[in-house]
Amino acid sequence: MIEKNTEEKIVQAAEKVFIEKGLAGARMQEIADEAGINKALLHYYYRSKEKLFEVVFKLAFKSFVPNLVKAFDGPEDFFTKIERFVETYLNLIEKNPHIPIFIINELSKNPNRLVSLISYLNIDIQPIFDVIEEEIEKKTIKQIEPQELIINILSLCVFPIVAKPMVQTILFKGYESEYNALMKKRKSSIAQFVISAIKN
Amino acid sequence: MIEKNTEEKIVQAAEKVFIEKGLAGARMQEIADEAGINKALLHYYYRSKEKLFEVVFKLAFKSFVPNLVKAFDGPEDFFTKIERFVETYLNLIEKNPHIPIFIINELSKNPNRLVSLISYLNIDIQPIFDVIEEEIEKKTIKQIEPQELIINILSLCVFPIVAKPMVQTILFKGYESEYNALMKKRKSSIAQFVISAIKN
DNA sequence: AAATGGTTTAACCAAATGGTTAAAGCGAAC
DNA sequence: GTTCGCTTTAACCATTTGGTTAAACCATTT
Repeated sequence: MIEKNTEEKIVQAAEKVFIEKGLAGARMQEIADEAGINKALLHYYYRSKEKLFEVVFKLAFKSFVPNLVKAFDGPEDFFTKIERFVETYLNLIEKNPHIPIFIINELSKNPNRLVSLISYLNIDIQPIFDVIEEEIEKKTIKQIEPQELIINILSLCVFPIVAKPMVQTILFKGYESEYNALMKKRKSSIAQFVISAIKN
Repeated sequence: MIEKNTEEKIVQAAEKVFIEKGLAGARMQEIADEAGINKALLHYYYRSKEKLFEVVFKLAFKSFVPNLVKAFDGPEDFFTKIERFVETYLNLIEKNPHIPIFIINELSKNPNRLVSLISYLNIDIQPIFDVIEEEIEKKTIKQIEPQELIINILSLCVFPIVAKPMVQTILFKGYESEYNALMKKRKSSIAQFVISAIKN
């Protein structure tokens, strides 16, 4: 175990606690304990809970949303792009399964957090819109609003992960192995589903 | 304004506050204020925050999940069933847009809540599985695991609502009217998307 | 009209919580 | 080795929070 510096330890501990418990449910004492430091030291580095939370939220958001845009460019065939995007994104979520719901939930409780983030990250999805519209013009895919296609792909990727407890319990009688098996299969089947839906 | 009895007022106030703020973010004092009563009276009716929360959570869950199953039986054609299901479900969500994320979030923080609920509600999705498998045998739709089809339909319905702030901000430059327009359109387009994807 | 019993309230309590203070540690510069 | 300045800690503080208590209220019964 390498000794990390205090600031690093704090951010990592804060990520763990905030993502697990949310802003309202997290406790500064728990973050301090998790980081192996004094609560006063925590406040020495980050003046308030809100400030520390903003750092964690920004990191979580950055790790998910901009990658989403990048995963969609590249030189390949449009359908291959969709396949690659789904696989890349599902792998990303698999590694951090609690981040999507963390972002969604905190944003639903305070949508204002977005305004400062978007201007700072300046996300440009126009290129993705262009690619989709091009395919529609080429008649390789059916007429669909670019936004709607993106929403559909994201829905299919993200929802089954954030709703895992319900899906696993109700649809798989509680068996995690069966849930996991389907999730593995979906790395390819989501793209096939989408392609079947839009192919001309 | 009709005078409701105290218990009713409490549950309604608790629903509002818990669904808006979550278990950790809600305050018993706020619920009492919202109900127009004393905090001691709140504890007179519901011994603890957790007990009151369980009542609210059960109500929210009941209003969503069992209706989901019911919305899928009926005598019509399978594709019509999908169309009707999506429209029914989207209308339900439209009326209570914060409930899905409330359920998803509280369940992700404490999946244990489900075990007591499922035995009490005894939800049986087998009929839906049967209908889907029948269609596959009749070759009206492509081979797909029933669970996966259900997940796909639910994903397309629920995700855009729970992720509204992100979708609206990133995909629609913040314009709620454009977001709303797409959501309205989706009451029919989701079903078309799904049908195109599975039709043989 | 007095007793009864469920309902409602003001006042209170202990624990938890975010945050502060003042002093102690401690490595680098002189 | 003493000073300087950043880092770390123990002790502390004010407020918030879930929950309790004892008394007041009030409609019904007798």
